[in-house]
Amino acid sequence: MVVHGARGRSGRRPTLEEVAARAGVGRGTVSRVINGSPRVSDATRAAVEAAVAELGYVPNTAARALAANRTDAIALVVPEPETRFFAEPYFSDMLRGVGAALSDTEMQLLLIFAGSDRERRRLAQYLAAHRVDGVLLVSVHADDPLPDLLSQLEIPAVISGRRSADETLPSVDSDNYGGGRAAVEHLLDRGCRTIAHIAGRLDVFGAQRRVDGYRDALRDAGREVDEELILTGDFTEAGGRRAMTELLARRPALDAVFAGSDVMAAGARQVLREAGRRTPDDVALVGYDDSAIARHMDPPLTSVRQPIEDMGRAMLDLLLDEIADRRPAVSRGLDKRQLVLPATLVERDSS
Amino acid sequence: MVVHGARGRSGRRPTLEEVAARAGVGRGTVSRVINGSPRVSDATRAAVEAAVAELGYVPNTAARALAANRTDAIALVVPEPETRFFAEPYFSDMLRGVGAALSDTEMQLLLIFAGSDRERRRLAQYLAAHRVDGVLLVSVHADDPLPDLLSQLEIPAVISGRRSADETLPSVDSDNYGGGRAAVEHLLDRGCRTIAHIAGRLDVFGAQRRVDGYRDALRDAGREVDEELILTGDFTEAGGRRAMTELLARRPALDAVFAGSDVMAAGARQVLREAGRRTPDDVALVGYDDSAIARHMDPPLTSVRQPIEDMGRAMLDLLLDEIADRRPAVSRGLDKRQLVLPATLVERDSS
DNA sequence: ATCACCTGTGGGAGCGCTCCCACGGTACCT
DNA sequence: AGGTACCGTGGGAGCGCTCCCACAGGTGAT
Repeated sequence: MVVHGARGRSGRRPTLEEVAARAGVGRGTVSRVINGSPRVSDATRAAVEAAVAELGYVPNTAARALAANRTDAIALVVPEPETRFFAEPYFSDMLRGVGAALSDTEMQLLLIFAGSDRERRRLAQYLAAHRVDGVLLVSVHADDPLPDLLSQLEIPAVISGRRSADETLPSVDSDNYGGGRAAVEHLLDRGCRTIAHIAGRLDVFGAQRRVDGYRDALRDAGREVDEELILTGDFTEAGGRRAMTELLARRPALDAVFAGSDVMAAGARQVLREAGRRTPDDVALVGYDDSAIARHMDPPLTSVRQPIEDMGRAMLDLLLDEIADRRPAVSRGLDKRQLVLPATLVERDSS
Repeated sequence: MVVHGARGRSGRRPTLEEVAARAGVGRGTVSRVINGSPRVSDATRAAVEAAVAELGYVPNTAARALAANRTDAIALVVPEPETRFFAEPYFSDMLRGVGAALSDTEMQLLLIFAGSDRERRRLAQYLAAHRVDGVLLVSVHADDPLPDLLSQLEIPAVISGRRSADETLPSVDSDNYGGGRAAVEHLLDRGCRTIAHIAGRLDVFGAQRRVDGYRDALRDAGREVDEELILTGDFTEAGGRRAMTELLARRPALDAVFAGSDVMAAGARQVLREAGRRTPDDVALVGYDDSAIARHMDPPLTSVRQPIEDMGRAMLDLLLDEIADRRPAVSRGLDKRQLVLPATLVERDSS
């Protein structure tokens, strides 16, 4: 929290040139020291470092950006309105992961919302101006034009989740298929016989995969898949209520529900309570996301946890790789540019 | 969402010079058009704009920053850990206000957390590098060194709330004194006779002012101020519980509580319920902040509302003024650099 | 001794803009 | 007619870096 050097009121900031003069070396040498090049003798390095400290030298980022054609900044782009950003723990967890990984770096993180059309235009302008070296894209829908824009501008990008099985962009996803399986296998273990599924929006690839996991878990256990037991909500509480109401009408004897998100599970829970069904005794319930909602439900909700913070970290790592690789125009193969992290079941009292 | 111009795969971005050549004018003229200078003939302006569109020209921010010695970016600095940022609606409201006001501008907003020592060092480095033209400082404690650092670096800054009655930095505050008065006057109107106050941390100037408002409202109504009825929490739920417990022990007959924050009110409410006191019948309750908590309490909490979004807007306006004024080294008087916005009581069922 | 080849260093060129001075032209005065 | 004022315009200088080439001096092989 201390400003180094005796600069004080002077106003003007020292330049590389001045540091060089003070250390009795050339401009290039100071630059090498500042950037940690190994091609500097120890004695010279020490002299330069002393001069830097004495003058309180701080590199001018604008000059560096201009000369080196990079900004040392990346953006976390949230194609959602701010309200959702604050409402859903997904984003804050992601931000925390990215932020943590970033603090080992000289990189700067920008948070950009692109919920409205207006914001999206601003973002497009921003990207066209190449004000960031790379972009982290969270929560992308299948038909979002943003990824195309990014590749058109040749800006490195990593997305969270995949848009489809053959995602082209580097991505970090969690194992939605495995998570879906785990939820259903758990319910089967508990002895449940009629397990329904409230799926999320099927234009979200992850939601599809959870359904796949649900189906395969049942099949592998020798059960038949009853398509009447699969309904889609839209990831909202109201959607969960609607689906649950319909399910009770279709199959009054069901004894378990796997919901594709905690929020939908909360909606389902309300309907179940109103219908006089106890949880877990009459109907066991499992959610997805392991959000704060799950912990605060009554009874606390069993839920599938995605390692969101880790995903954030992984995304940043991938992006930094992309940025580094793009410099000498190397185009590596697709090896490990698609990461899938495991999802794990967190057992609570609702099942 | 469309990239203008026929650039496509070319890679290199067009420069001012190229636009000038295409438009058949000089570099200076293009610069004037881009920056909206009035000293350009209409015909020339049209020609330049056409060339800009054809080439898909976007100014290089780094070059501009270097030449003009400004960044066109400001920072919203939150001297708190991220968790608090997401937990308290205060910050998101503030961000929304600032963001809204900013979208009329070419300025870019950066969100910077400075909760840990490490983050603070990073921030200091960041500011020393003058990577922003100005700083919005929210939630500053009385002894925070950040404001001093900012003035030492001669970076324009505006803070939310004041550190003391004679705040030197430009600031935007809400009328905490008036808010406190309004809360107490409301309780007096309701016929309450023994009104307690759970104050926030007294090193926060606003919390002090709320106490002042509490005192004066009672005095002006001809009541005596019973110092035993004033306790401090620390703005937390636990603090609210503690204070309420102590208050019940000291003055079992109290019939109203004015809490300096909704969170503390929530803590107090729990203790009251456990003690078998009904709200509002036995003990009326008023909070402060009008946060989501207030709306979701049972019964919904009467609370004092601060126009946080407006405060955010006002802060940005002040800051932009500061930045503009600093350019020709003008040092205006202190007129209207300290803004105080009104606080209003929102009546609900707890009182 | 000659040559090739390192390592450490200095400094020119250039990144793309803004700032500002200078210039020609027109308009209006005396 | 000459003078003065201003407008619109062109382009040089310079912002503070990075990149890279050149070069001195050392080292080891021939």
